[in-house]
Amino acid sequence: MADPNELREKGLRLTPQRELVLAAVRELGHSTPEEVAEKVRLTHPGINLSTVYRNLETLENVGLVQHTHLGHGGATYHAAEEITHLHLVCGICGSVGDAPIDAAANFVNTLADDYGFKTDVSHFAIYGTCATCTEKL
Amino acid sequence: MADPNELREKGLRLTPQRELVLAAVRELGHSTPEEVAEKVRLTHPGINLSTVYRNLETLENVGLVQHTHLGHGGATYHAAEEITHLHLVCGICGSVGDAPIDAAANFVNTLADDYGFKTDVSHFAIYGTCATCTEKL
DNA sequence: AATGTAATTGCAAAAGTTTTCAACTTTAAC
DNA sequence: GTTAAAGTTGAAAACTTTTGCAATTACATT
Repeated sequence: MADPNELREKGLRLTPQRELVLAAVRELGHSTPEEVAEKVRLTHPGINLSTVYRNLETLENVGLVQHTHLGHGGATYHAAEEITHLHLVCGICGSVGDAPIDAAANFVNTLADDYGFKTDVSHFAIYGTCATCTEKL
Repeated sequence: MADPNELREKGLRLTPQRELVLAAVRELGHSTPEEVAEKVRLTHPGINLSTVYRNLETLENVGLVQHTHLGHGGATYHAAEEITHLHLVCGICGSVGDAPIDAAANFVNTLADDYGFKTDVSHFAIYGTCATCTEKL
């Protein structure tokens, strides 16, 4: 269960729905809005999907969750503290591999130093070909 | 008007709709699917929106266009230029800055060496905050 | 505890995107 | 030119996400 003070500190109202959404995102790791909704429904069966969407956005606005787009289509959400890895998306099989954020540290610093660009690592979905699909070629 | 040989070379059928979609993306720069559709309708009023979506995806699959997500919600599409630079997409103002591909060379090599992941640089849209928006904060 | 305000919710509708399917079209082979 | 195969389209349906609105609720003030 999410800590109520976290939400209050961010200036947010404490509603059971909101707490459950945050807790679900934290528990699920990467999750689509529908997956979050399913999780929340275990405790709060009547929650409306639009409430889930809205709370995901609200929580993102205050920095408690973040979303990424892996390939086409919808967003996936994860807890903001969990930015520990990059997303390596295989364009062939669709698998999503991990690489530690440190792997991009030099690159990110270069962009900041040379171009004044602050990289948002949470959006850092990298497309390519995974090791498995590379072997099959 | 898009060059027919480009599409043929990519193994795609030459349909007027497809050519118009590609030409529209190129002419508009960054554009939503709806904007592309409007542009195409000037020449081909009966085109179906699902055809636009599908062609955008098809063209992306063969590398002629790319999509990005600016913040929440829908994708915007732009023409894929020659791979001479990386795209630095600002999540605040939507501007797309450039950085030379070389800036990512070490990073890409790391991914290949350590994770067996071949990065597709043409999909390498990097999200963050540009220098101008950073100053305003 | 009562009151008032603003945030939040549920619900329905709207908007955006994807999928299905029959018909059509492009293209290659002859 | 004809035929056949496979790709593509339009239209409708399905799915996903967002928006509008009235009702409800959290919270601050008294």
